Amino acid sequence: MKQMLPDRSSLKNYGITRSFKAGDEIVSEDAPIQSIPIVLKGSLKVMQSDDEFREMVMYYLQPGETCVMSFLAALYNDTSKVKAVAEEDTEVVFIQIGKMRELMSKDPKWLNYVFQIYHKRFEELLDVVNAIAFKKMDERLLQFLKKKAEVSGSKDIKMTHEQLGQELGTAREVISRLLKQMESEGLVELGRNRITITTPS
Amino acid sequence: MKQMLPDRSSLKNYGITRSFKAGDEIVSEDAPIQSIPIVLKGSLKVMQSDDEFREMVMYYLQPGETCVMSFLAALYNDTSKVKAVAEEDTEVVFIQIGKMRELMSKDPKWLNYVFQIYHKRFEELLDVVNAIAFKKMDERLLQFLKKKAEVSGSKDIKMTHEQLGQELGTAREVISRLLKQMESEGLVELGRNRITITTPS
DNA sequence: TAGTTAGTGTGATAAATGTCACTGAGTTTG
DNA sequence: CAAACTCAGTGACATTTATCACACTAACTA
Repeated sequence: MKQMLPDRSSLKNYGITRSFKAGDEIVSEDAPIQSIPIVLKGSLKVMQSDDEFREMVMYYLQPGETCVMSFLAALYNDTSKVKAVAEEDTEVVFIQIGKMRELMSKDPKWLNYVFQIYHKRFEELLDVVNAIAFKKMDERLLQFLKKKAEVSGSKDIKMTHEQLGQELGTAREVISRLLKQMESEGLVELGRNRITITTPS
Repeated sequence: MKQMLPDRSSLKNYGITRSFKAGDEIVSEDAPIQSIPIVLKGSLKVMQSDDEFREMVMYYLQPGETCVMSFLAALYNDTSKVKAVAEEDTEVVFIQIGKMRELMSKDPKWLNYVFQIYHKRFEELLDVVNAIAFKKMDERLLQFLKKKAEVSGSKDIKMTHEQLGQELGTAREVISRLLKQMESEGLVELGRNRITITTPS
């Protein structure tokens, strides 16, 4: 089930397009929301953070996808409960919530699109809950790496242990140790700033 | 923001009403879904379970609320990823997904209702993630007890430590110990099958 | 190329939670 | 009322993850 965003080519006409560099913050926590971001190019990661420093990634947004949290927050004049950061250089179109309402009521395709995104996000959130509730770090890490590899289309993952720790909500040392163990089990190959998945699958 | 389900009184006309006893399973994991449950009386808890035995409560459904997971699953001919169990004696009306589509397209109030429920559920799910990701058991337990007390309108909570463990995804012994500690701190008072919150707030 | 820095490896130890084993107290039931 | 059962309390110990400390090395930079 691919996103069937209606007339994606004309998307830019509905709102303001902005570009972001890798690492830029697109939506901040507790920020009031009036416009819905839809990713055109690149990707975003949406995360929740601790009161202190720790963070936890909820899901990623690919081109054609929108952030349901923003959508709901805008619909009810609420603030964002999450933070969105550009993973890579990213282009985003912001559509006013009013415009969005209009599009949805006029064109059932838009409504359908929104529901589809909801569906996807809910499932991902459930997966996250499942993972942090029931799985141990080693399994979560492996799962994360595989997913990352799948999304990027490469078995080489260019991330530091520190970054991995952030994504999974744990400390760097934990990641280092687990990776070392995975290496000794032949699951991965390690390099500076690089992890290569060697599993046949 | 209260649920503004349109004409709740005539809800029964749109589907089949069924009654459940406390503990009955209303939606099973991996079951295909064609009808959306809306709670009329009583309450449900929606949870996700481990491959083995452990469970984790996602949220509760009060009268007038529907299960978004079921809704999405039905919309996309998917199976339920969660389990719903009656907390108390409960009455539920099941509305066929086709009927639901019809209602939503005819009456914007229905659409609005669905979005509201989404909003609420998403926020609750985020809270769950936040709790299990960043909080320790003692805090989660206290939070749970307070919420439970608030919902039921009584400072007396009639649950066993075993049940609490299930809800929070941990072992009975852990709950027992934490409760004992909370008792010694004067936060609660313990009895068989009963926990009384003594905090002034 | 020498020095600096970011990233990694690893031991020691603490804290939180999970698991096992068993005791005893309160409730229910024959 | 006695037996059976459910629930709670608790010690002992294992496991997982967090934290601190520090050594080491690849990569960058002056």
